[in-house]
Amino acid sequence: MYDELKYWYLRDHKLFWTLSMSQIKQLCIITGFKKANKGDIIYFSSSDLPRIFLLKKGNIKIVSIDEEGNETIKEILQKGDLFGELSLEADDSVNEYAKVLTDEVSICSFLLSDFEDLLVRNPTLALSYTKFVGLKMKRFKNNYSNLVSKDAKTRLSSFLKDWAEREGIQDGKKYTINNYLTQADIAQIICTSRQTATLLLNELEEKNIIYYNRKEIIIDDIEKL
Amino acid sequence: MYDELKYWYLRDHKLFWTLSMSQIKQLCIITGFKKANKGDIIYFSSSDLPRIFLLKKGNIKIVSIDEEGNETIKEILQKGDLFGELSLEADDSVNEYAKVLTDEVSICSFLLSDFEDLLVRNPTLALSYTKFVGLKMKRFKNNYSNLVSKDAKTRLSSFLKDWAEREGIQDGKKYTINNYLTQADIAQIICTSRQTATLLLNELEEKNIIYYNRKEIIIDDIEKL
DNA sequence: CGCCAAATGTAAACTACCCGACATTTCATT
DNA sequence: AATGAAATGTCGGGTAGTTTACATTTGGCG
Repeated sequence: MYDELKYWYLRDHKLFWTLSMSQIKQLCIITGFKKANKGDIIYFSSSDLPRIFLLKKGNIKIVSIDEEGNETIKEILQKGDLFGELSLEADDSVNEYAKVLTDEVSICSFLLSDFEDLLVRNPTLALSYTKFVGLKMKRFKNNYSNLVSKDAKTRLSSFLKDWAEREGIQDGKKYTINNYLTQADIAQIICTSRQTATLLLNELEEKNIIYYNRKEIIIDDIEKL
Repeated sequence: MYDELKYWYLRDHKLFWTLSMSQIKQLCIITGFKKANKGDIIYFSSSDLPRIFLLKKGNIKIVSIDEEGNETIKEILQKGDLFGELSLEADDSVNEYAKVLTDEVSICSFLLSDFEDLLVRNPTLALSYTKFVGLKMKRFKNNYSNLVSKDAKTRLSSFLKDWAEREGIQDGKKYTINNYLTQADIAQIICTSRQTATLLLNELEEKNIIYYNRKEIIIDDIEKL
């Protein structure tokens, strides 16, 4: 039924370019498929069997909760991103879930064990996958240093730049971002309070550097950020 | 000459357990070997050819410098740890170097390209390596959340606990750590100023929770931390 | 031993940011 | 159009932590 669909979903992901059709089919057989709507919560960390998920459409945020109940946004994911047990090791100690940010998302998933089998049988894929995980780590390290050495204003600017470059529609130096985040979300991402984020966003707007509303964010000249 | 030595150095690392003797020899042929002393700086990010390093003895810190000249300690490494281009991708954008903390360290290294060859030929090793990188990422994520939601005092306590458990000599609830870090180092690790670190350390000492001097740190009861 | 640089200790001024408390706006739903 | 909940805006008080600035201690080394 959906097999053809799933096939293409995996097929067009960079990571799987090296795989033959039959190898992808092998993974596809065990692929789960799921749709969800804005606001839905997808639990994955303590799910029955450890899985790897692939976000095919839409945006989600990965949120974790610590012992004291503090919510932290770990990542914002877009189309094509992988999440779940990326380190290939089930881990109960982290309490994470995904929350849907856009109107409609579609997600497919496969069992960790099946993915491992595939990796063992495809060394080139294994290598690409390792590089992929390594890249993710680098991005984390980078955020980390930003948090340490930059103030909230600078972190907001880098975040907006980053977001624009990853997802915005470019027109010269002008970028238009489809805004699916609330100011509270942005605040959590740049690790500050909601109030400070509001303040800084309005400040940027007063200086005519950005134009902000709930639907979109327009950056007139990205170099001014 | 050193071949036998190098062989064992790799052989006793968990990561290489799955390799046959001949496979290790293959990697060993191209292994570099190096000794260095306290205070020495080892550049590796922009070295001629990208390499992976294995710290065989002693401790080093990985430090990075950003555009403004801010130094940040990225990691403290102990015996057995790997560093260098772990993500298997050369990257000029990061400006990192290693600084030797203990009296004497020994390091061996091999070329990234040779390591990649080995990974492609040994899928099981590739899988272990991916898990290893994944684990490292998890540790980073964890530090990150600590930084976001905990205050300096708590971060110091977690750091000391962690350090004691990794390297300390245990005697019931008592731990003795060989202290090769200055208070300035500790401050950077827990992301605070040198003065605050001093203050907090002395506070812990006044409460008889730790005993601190330049040579060692003694934690009477790790549960009290 | 005596010198010097690095490490540690201490204090006061300052500040970016958090937190609580509210008002206002926006939007979906009936 | 009315209602309520979520999102946004705004203000001030409180504070953890930085910064500057200097004193004191320690240990390595000629």
